[in-house]
Amino acid sequence: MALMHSADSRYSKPVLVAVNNPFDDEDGLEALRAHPLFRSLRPQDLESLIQQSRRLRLGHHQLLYRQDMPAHHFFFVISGRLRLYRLDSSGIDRTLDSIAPGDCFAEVMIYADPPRYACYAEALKASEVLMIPVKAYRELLDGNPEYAQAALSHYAMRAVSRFHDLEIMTVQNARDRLIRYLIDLLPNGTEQGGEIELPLPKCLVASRLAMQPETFSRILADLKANGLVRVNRSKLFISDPHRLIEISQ
Amino acid sequence: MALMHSADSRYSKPVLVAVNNPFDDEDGLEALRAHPLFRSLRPQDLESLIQQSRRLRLGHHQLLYRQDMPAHHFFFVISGRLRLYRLDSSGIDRTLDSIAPGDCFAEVMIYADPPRYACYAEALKASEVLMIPVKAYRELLDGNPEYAQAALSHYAMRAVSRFHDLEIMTVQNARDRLIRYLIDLLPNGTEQGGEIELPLPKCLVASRLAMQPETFSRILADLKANGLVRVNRSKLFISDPHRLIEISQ
DNA sequence: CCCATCCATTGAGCTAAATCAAATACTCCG
DNA sequence: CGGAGTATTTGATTTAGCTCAATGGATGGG
Repeated sequence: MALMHSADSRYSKPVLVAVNNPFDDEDGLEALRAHPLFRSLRPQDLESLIQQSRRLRLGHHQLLYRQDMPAHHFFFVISGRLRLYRLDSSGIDRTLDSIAPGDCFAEVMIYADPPRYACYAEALKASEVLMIPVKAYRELLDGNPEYAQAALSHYAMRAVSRFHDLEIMTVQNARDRLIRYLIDLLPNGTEQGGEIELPLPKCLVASRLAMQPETFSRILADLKANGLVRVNRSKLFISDPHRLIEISQ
Repeated sequence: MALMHSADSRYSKPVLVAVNNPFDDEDGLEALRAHPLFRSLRPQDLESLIQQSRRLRLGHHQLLYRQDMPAHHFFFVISGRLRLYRLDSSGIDRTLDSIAPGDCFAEVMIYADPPRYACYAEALKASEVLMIPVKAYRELLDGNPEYAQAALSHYAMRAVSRFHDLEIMTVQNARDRLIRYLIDLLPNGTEQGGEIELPLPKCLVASRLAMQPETFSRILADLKANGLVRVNRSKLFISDPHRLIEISQ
């Protein structure tokens, strides 16, 4: 489904809105300290980085940045949820990723040249993000080579993860792509079943998997009818992942 | 098209075959020195890394490594061409990337834990690769933090590039995916036309783009009939990229 | 240089998925 | 709490792309 952004009033809001500068409160910063890009920083370096950053409050459906905009910041999600997407010339909206609290995004911009955002980012619901100047993090790394290790490991993992996303997308039929996507959401891999929560509304999962919302709905209904998943809103229960995989040939 | 690997004799050859240890000859090592992962290394460090590496000669269609194999090495392509692919349980072969001389691959394994290859790698024709111990490169970086900069930049670029690949795959119809793929192969972007060479045989480009070889062939024939591309074997000439993009809506 | 094998193309038919349409069900907001 | 605007589901129809099949073309190994 194409969302007609240019005609949609919510997208004409200013891109960056509510700003809270002080960092007195601690919620969400626990997670920041735990993130691979930050956890090995000495407390005073982390403090300095935070001082140079700003906390943004984003409303439901609010746009954070636009594709091709110069990228001077990257982001850490404190709360809420965002998605990354692209628009093509005909206005078709293609979802590429969803971002949860505790994740960083656009962090590859730290080493991009020229630094321009590769996609749009919008809040899927009310969210808070930390807006970190690319320059500040980069200077920290340049001045403290011992920090590089963690960043390298993070970037390598990111590359692997994108490679894996690509792998799913080379699956040629919609049903099998969806099944692989669901399996990947299972916390324990295929070892045992479990409940998973779709990280995006169903119509955006469909977009992420290059299919129509109707197709997504029909496939899920079919899996449900065959007792392979139980569905409750955006929560799915998969009792037997191995059977799902067999079904997908 | 599914290649039935398990029944195909060429895949039962030993995985690693011809080995040349000495590095007297200089061909291909120019390119190694130019690669982002190596060009900032001091000569003696590069020399030491090469000493710990081995040069492999791979025959046409020879397998270099298998998916899930423990990954103790990463690779630099001296000559020839390789592809990365995955096999699923039903034996369907899905091409994920092609690798040209001067490129590195499986280099994310340097920071993977546990290090296991995420896919198969095979030579598309007679090729030579440098097999570099992950441990050796990692020790070099750990001991020389000033080297991290280049590696970080390389990994960030790799992540961006995979993200871009993913973006193409979220395009929902085969024709437009193919057009986007071709546009990306143009050396000067969309600014002007030019000749491009498919980095893979047509049937594998098809696999990479999640379509059947027949579909690929028909789409290309149609683009040709409309004067949008001229085709000569694996070489394509695109005179007007903008018109191609318009066609893809 | 020749042959076997794989690759590419084309045709015919079929099926999965897109499209169009319409009826609920949610959700957020006032 | 109620209503507007989305999101989701389901049905009917169309179509893009898959499958099967057969032929000609390239190529690399002997």
